[in-house]
Amino acid sequence: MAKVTEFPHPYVTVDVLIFSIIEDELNILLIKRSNEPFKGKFALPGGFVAVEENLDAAVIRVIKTKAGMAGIYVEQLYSFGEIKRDPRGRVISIAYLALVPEERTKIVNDEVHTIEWFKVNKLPPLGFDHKRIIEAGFNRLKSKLDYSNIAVGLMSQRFGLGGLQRVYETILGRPLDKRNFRKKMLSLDLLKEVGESKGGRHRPSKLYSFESSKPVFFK
Amino acid sequence: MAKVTEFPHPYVTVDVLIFSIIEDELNILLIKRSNEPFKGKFALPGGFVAVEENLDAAVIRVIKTKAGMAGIYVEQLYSFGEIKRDPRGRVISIAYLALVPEERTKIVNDEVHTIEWFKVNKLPPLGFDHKRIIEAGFNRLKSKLDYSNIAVGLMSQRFGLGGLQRVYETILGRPLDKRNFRKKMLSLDLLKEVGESKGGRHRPSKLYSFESSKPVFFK
DNA sequence: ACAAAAGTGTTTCCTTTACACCCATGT
DNA sequence: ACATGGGTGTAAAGGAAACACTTTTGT
Repeated sequence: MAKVTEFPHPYVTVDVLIFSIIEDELNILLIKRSNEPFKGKFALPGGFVAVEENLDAAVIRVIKTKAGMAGIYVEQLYSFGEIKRDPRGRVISIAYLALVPEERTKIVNDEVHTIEWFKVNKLPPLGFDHKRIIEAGFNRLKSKLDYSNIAVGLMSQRFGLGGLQRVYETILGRPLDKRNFRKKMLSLDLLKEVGESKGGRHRPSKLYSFESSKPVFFK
Repeated sequence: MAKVTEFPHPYVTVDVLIFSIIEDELNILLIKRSNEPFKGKFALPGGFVAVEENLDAAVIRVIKTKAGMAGIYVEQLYSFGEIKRDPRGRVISIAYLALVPEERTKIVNDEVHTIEWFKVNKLPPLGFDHKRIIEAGFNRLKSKLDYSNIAVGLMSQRFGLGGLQRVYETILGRPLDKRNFRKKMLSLDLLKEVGESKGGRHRPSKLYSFESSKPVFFK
């Protein structure tokens, strides 16, 4: 098969928005840039896509090598391709949205990379067009809460309805009615009971897990 | 600013799904490939993204040069990046969904390009992974009908409610109740009256146009 | 006993659905 | 006159929203 005749063409990166709820606030994982451009500023973890690497594989690699995480929820967000979005040259970024439960948010920094969680409402100065990309991801997350079980990705394997409601309230930025929330969640038949919490400060709660860890669309 | 040190990297194309309703059927515009790979098969109109070309500009260029159209509704669909999706080498495709009103679906074929409308339910053999991409676009179109005014892109500037309902029914593949459809549409305050149809075979209908030609999300 | 989160039902409202007949026009 | 699509209202059902008190536990 005839190969493409070589000609100059854009580079492609994947950039990953890793969100988590930490202490009842929505956070995103950013990495401090140790090189120009935007040296010293924070940016999304990302990497160039290699010729022999699937997009999905590139995302998994970035999440592993830059954030030290694996096995988390990932979906494609959008592709950004303005000519001048990267001062180094023409770089098209395919952005992905990823979610990690709070219990897996510990980060280990070495001397090379500095990664840090930031509250989405208090972002530091960001390189590239990453502020805009984060806004797009935040909007996607908010709207998918309404019609899907995307929150799966933010919950540990067993959780109580109170904790699930706090996740919803944190992302949506408004309080929800407890009885209606429970009624809705239980009526969807997505949760199964898996025991009781122990050793909390208060009345123990029933614990649930999602029937399917894959995304489900409702209504 | 330091440029990217050159290294082999994927090519990027934009591929465009141009949909229209023609004679009460949903159609998509395909182009017969005159070169290998997949010579003689049909495929989506597409083109490589140049280094000095915004993604949006590339899409507009493809729609203009391959389909002879301009000024139509376009939105980004999804990016496809399997290693082996293009036999010529590593090519990442950023797919776009475009809509054109029936009145602007006339195509002019020259000797170089053969383009043709196909009913979405009767597609010819397709090259690449374009069958899968078309399915993704069709699903996007169906679901956006429910919660947005994406149908704007398929209507001429002035249209009757009957015609609008036929567009909805064609895409959704099921009949809708006339009274409920009208009630819903008019209650959204997206339409403004712009006169009456003349010279039809039957009772003249009120004509409407969309208040905003930009997409609106409802609910 | 009290502080804190868990748990539980009913009513109201609004949106969605189902459904049938007359009207205006061209032939 | 008839065939064809345009145009209209109301009732029933279902889902969403509002709302307050009791229970269980640890301290």
